[in-house]
Amino acid sequence: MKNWKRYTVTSALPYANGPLHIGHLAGVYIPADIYVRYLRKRGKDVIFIGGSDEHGVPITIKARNEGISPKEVVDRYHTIIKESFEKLGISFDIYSRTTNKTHYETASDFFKKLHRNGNFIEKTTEQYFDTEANQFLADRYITGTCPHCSNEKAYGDQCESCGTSLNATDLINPKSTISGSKPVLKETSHWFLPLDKYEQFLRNWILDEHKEWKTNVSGQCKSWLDMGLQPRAVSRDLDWGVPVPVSGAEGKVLYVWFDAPIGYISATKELTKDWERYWKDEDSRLIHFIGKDNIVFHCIVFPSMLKAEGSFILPDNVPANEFLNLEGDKISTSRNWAVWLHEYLDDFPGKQDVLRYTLCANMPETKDNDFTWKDFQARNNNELVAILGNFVNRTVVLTHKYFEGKVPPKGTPGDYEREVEKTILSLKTDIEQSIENFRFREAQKTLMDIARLGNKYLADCEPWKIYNNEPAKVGTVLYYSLQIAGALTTLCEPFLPFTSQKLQKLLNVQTQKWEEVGNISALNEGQAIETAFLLFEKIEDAEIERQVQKLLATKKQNEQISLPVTPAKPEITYDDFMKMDIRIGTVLEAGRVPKTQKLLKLKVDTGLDIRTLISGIAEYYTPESIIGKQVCILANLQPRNIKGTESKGMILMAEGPDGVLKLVSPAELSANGSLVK
RNA sequence: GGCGAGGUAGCUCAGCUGGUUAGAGCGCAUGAUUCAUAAUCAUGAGGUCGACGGUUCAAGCCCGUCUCUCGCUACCA
Repeated sequence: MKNWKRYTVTSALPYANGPLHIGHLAGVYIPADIYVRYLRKRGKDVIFIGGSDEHGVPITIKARNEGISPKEVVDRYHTIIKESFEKLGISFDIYSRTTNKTHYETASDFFKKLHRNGNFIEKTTEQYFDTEANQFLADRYITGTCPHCSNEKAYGDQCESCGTSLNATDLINPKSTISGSKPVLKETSHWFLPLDKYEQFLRNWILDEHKEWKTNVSGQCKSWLDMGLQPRAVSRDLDWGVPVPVSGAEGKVLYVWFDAPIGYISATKELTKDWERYWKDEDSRLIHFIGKDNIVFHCIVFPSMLKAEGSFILPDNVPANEFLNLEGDKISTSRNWAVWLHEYLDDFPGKQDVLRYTLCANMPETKDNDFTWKDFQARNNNELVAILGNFVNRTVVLTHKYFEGKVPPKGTPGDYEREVEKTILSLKTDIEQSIENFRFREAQKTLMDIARLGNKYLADCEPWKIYNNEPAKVGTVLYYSLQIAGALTTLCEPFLPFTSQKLQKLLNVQTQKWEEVGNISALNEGQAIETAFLLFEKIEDAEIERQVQKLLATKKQNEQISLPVTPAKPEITYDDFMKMDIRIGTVLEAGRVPKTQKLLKLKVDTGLDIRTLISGIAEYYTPESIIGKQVCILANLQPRNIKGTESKGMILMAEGPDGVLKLVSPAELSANGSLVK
């Protein structure tokens, strides 16, 4: 095991076009914060880097839609995000943003160096250009008809109706969302990072040299590497972002994926003059906390960039988490299916640690996990209140009852006390092991075991029973109970920083150095402690019910929003219509097309002939269920080769707003070849 | 269709390079207890380890086939 001199810990930069929800917290920031707080307590040299990712097309679109500038958009969300982090105790050493000056310089320099080194390839491609607005159009600025599902509101990069990823040039009837005009293709040149050249290096580095990475992470990387990497554009034609710092690149900015991870470096620069030690010294350990959606960028793309640059260290580990669901459904910003942090903070004031605790206990470390309000309540009432809060409370109350609120003399410890001491130390070691292996759920559970130990110790010794006969023994028992609480004060700090604060106040102590925890000297004999106050309060059913109702209302609202009906198409003439030869036919044979998910191969009697056609309906109809059915066929559609079979014609389907396809059939049995008009 | 991750008690999860009666927390049941926010402590019930087949003296762990969930990817009217 390498002896690291310092730690550079980054957490994914949240995209500044919306507020944060519990998924962000559970996936990235809670584990990162626990890790960092732990390292600090151990006296390690560690910096914790965060910041808002403020470039990219979605932000410019949001700005345009709201009639404000991109800067105003990111200012608004950066503020909200930053405030949520602060209130939840995410202890960044710096929370920066990618729109500040340092970042522009850093990202520019980075690009320039790679450019000088000849690490990029320059390619000229044709892209859509809006002649009215006089600018190139990013994919998201182009809408048109999806060539696959005919959705008329497909974007240039993806059709959200059928989920297909597209190239802008695939769209039928492309339209600029800026001016509404029809864009024209125009040549533009861009720089590409040839990821394929780093494939071998990545393969060795990830799959051979970092076998300790989480299986979900290395598995995902292997999948990407096996598919083969392609050169990736690092620039875009856009006016929002870091300008490409070479001559002849006017109107071009760095692609957001290129500029965002450099944000980690820029933020470090802002934090300390000594930044290079954290990024270039082989004794520095770089750790990226991210969600699984970011694996490819942090394990493939960014390392390739760093490798190309040459002077930087590479991440030693990328402990990516899976996703958190909410009450059984995917968290979704557009459907408002989320618990927003700023709302939580309003609804549950002073309960930051309850959320931190619940999210840590349910952290999606190995697979997607589910957050439910019922579980939130149970964790609070049955664990934080009943085990941790209760142990501390009974200890403090007993101390006041028998010793006037002063730490009693240690007296003569017996076997039990020695056992308690040993157990605390061993649990502490377990916590260390778990955290260092990024097993935060396990670490937190072990933390609670210490409170459990305290409860059991009290129950076994029964100081309230023996006080009349053995007051000195009671002193010893409470002395040890208080020391357990003292140990908890420090050990809980990474997980429950606000509770640690409360404990310090209650016990009238400071946290110890991590190394000293468990040495039964957190509190001194005779020292006064505060009168008891509660660390945690029970959460009543009514409060939970309110939150559940809130979500139910959202769900109801979502259901009522009828999915948008595709808007009317432009008027056509009767002649246009008559060009189409639509006929009734009968399906004679049907079978799946091998190696596809959606395709059926059909043999149909059209009256004119018996022909073969391919139809993408396998998700809705089995071959058996469609044989013998009468269908409508567009018979004079240009044949097309699909998966090695010539498809002559198209079966007409009714597509619901949800994308579900249904056969269109004549209401009564009709002769094959009947004309539909 | 290809690739990746996952499917272990009601819930959330552990199970190391295969080895005695498969573990923990929460929940549940019973008992004890009253210092404590009806909190705590003890005991217990509860699992054909997704399904089937195979390798082995021995499989939750290895191999094969299938199935379900999530993600990436391909194809797609």
